[in-house]
Amino acid sequence: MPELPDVEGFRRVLAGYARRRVRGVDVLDAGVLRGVGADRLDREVRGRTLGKPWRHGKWLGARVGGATLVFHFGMTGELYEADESAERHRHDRVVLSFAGGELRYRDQRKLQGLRLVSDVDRLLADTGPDALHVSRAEFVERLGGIRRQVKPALMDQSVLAGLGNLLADEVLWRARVHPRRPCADVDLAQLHGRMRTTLRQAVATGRVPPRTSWLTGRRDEPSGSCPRCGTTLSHGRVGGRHTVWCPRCQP
DNA sequence: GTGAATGTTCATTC
DNA sequence: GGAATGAACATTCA
Repeated sequence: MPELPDVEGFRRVLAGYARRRVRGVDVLDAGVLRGVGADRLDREVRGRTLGKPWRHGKWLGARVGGATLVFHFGMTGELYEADESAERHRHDRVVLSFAGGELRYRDQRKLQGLRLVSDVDRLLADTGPDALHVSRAEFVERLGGIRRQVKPALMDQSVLAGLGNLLADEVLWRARVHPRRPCADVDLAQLHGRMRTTLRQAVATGRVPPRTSWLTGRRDEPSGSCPRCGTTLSHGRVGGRHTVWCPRCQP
């Protein structure tokens, strides 16, 4: 699930708890903790107030005391709000409780997890600009300078932070660009515009809408058709990832 | 049993 | 050094 729009949705959930005191830290599965143990996490977070959360690409963080609590959601993570009386889910891994509610970090596959870092800049040192906020000029400069296929470049978090597999396909479909085309052969200014539009719409929904007017809504159909021209969509592997495109719209 | 899955990182090879 | 590929991580599902 989590790409930039999803994480933006999680940021809003977390923002609902900004400036509130963490009453308890419940680590149900320490397997999601990165670089911090359950004991230190509890010691440094419990009793402290959560700062205003920020999002950069697929990273989400909030200041707690002298450190920053950082979430990454991998392929299956989510952050949701629940009443403490509501039954916990099998994949809830860490729970932060507050007066009158709790935040649950749920993640089936545990590919990523929670960190408590003192230096956010160091954590994000190799991460590119956020895809939602990057200027056209910087976008063109960063992608124009590499000799790669456009889809893997868009998904490379050190080039641009926030796009995942589904969004990359969606953006390229809207821009009518074949995912294997080299960056050098792409109208990057136009691609930037399509990316912005796609992201703004998805962020407004809190995720990529599974509507059939989006490529994303058709990608799982065995022989889905292009929402624009009706041509049967092509499936293949680009940059090691399952990729869907319209052979007619995206030459 | 097998393969693949919305992500990241590391190793390997060209 | 850049770029592409494959494996690994852990778990579930078709």
